[in-house]
Amino acid sequence: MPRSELGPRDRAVGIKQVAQLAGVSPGTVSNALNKPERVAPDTRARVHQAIKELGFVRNGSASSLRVGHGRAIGLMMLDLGNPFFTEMARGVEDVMSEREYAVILCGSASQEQREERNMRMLAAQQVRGVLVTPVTDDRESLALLRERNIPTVMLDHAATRTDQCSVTVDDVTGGRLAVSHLLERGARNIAFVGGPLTTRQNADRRTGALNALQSAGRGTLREVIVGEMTSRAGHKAAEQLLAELPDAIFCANDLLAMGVLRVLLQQDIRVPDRVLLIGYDDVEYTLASAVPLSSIRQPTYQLGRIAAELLLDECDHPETHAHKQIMFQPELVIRESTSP
Amino acid sequence: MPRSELGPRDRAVGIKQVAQLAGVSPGTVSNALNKPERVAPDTRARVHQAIKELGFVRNGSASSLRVGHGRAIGLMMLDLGNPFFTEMARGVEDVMSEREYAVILCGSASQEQREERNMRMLAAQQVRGVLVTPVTDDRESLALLRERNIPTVMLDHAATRTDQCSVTVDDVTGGRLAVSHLLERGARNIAFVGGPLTTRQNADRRTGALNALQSAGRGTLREVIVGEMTSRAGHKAAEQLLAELPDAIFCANDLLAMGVLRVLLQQDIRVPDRVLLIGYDDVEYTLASAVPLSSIRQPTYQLGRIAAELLLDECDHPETHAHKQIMFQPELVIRESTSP
DNA sequence: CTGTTAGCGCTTTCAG
DNA sequence: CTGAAAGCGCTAACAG
Repeated sequence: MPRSELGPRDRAVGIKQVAQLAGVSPGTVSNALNKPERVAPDTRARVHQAIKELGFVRNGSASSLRVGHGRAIGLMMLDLGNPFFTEMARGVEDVMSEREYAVILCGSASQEQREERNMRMLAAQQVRGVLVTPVTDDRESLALLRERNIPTVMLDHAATRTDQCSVTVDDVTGGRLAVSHLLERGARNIAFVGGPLTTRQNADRRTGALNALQSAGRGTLREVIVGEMTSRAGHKAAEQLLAELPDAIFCANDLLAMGVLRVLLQQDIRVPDRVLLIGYDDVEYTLASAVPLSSIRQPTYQLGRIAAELLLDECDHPETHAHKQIMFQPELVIRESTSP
Repeated sequence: MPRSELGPRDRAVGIKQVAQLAGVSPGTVSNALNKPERVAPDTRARVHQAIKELGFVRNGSASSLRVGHGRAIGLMMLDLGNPFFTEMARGVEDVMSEREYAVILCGSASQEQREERNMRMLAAQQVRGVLVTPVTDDRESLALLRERNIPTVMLDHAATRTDQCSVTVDDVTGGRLAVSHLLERGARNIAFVGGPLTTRQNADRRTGALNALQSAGRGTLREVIVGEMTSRAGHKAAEQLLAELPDAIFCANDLLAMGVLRVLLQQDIRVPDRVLLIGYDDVEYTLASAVPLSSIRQPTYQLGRIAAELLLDECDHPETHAHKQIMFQPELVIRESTSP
């Protein structure tokens, strides 16, 4: 039996069946598909007619086996539950879908182990390239891809090497913008609530915060580091802050800030009157929050789109492709939570 | 040249190289990988040693070509920007990642055309199975998969056929719960704000709303149908409602509700004093909204997990697998937006 | 328990 | 511009 328990259709339709119906050879069908310009217009038409008639869909595995890679790219992100990342994913999916590429979604949950396992899986899938927000800096898991000549572009992370593309946002500046703003509004005892500093985003935003204090020559930073960047973690962080309330709180993302805000309001601590609060990412859902949240805005969707385009450029034009390290500047968005 | 511009490693490492190093035949390596019980423990150990030493990663395309399908599943959702769907996606990804399956992410943006294009793409990728929230009812695009014997489970959609699994939540009941609650709170002129009724979720929630009115024997439903289920669309809908304000507004999801809430507050229309407001999905981010939102809760993450498990069961045990149509019951969550 | 071997469907020279 | 044929790396029969 060719395949176990196949349905009515006894032989799957392949390029061969198409060729037969169109009265050409299999090679010509392949050419009509992949290099249409090398096939006479009327032959091409006959082929496409046959394809439609038979409902032929190309077997990607066979193609991939032959050419060494398939029409799929990997997208590895830190946290699938975070709207920042899912918004980036939307950007990626939109351009990949236009170009008929499949997107293989992977979440590392910020664990190097999961990241590496996923990378191995992507390699096994013969992906054409990978978009990755790495858990830590240039890791072994990236070497795995490099060895196999799989193009990689960093997403929301600046490449330390010049042999690859990256698209990111200046988080140090973002942190500085946030804390400078708090200082201008008169805050002195400032708290920083963030995730693990091993994650570049957190580390940079904190650095920016410290820079702001230093150049202002005043203010102190109390740090509360939590395990995740969720509103639940924001809750916990806020509870720690209640004992000795700061003037202002800078959260490394909006989810944390929303968790913090909730606790403050429950405790009848007025924002911004008693405490200033600012988040990061400017995700859409915070617009209707109890106190509209000041935040640091990033071109999130665009990040995904541009990274995807860079990757495809590298794949399609390996010769002419020039690696780019793109860094966007973030933007301060002032709302009620810091406007006394 | 075997591959264009390959790096230092001249020949990629395949099962053959592993076999040579381990001193066994390629077939044995394959068995050690796929049917470990049929290989003597010490041989298996030698094979794994060789695999590690060479950094071998199986070529999934070759495997897929041989067996007829690869280790990937397709996940097709209506809207990648909606936290409800991304939360489901998290559930799916978590179980697939455990089982070493790749997840190919597709967004149909509620367009049948995109859905069909993506289905063709998934078929070309030789996916093992597909999880899909269909745009409309049993569509041609699903036939495409059935013809090819690709197992499919419906996500957030009840299967109309008994030859497939589905995991969904009773949206009619959800709609009824919401509107019954509004009626109990004294509302009579109720507005329904929802997306296109061609989408089952919207249609069902509306039906539930009408049911509630009917069985209560009082109240009227004004309908505002918008194109998308985003907070932006909620804005627009609210503006339409301002002319003649209802007692209560039932939104077909929380994003819409947040958009509506924003407009109401800007207009100094008190919620819940002047207007009651209830959403749907109970997404996490609404917790810190200006007025905490009553909503209809669904086991979103679990939906994804369970659907994924059903699909894998069907793939791994086609003989013993029994198709299940699972329907969860939603739950009313009362918060401030409906608690005068 | 292990080795041998045919071939999955496609792309790509190379001839014509 | 089109046809013929080799072979990508792996798995599954089958033989030993």
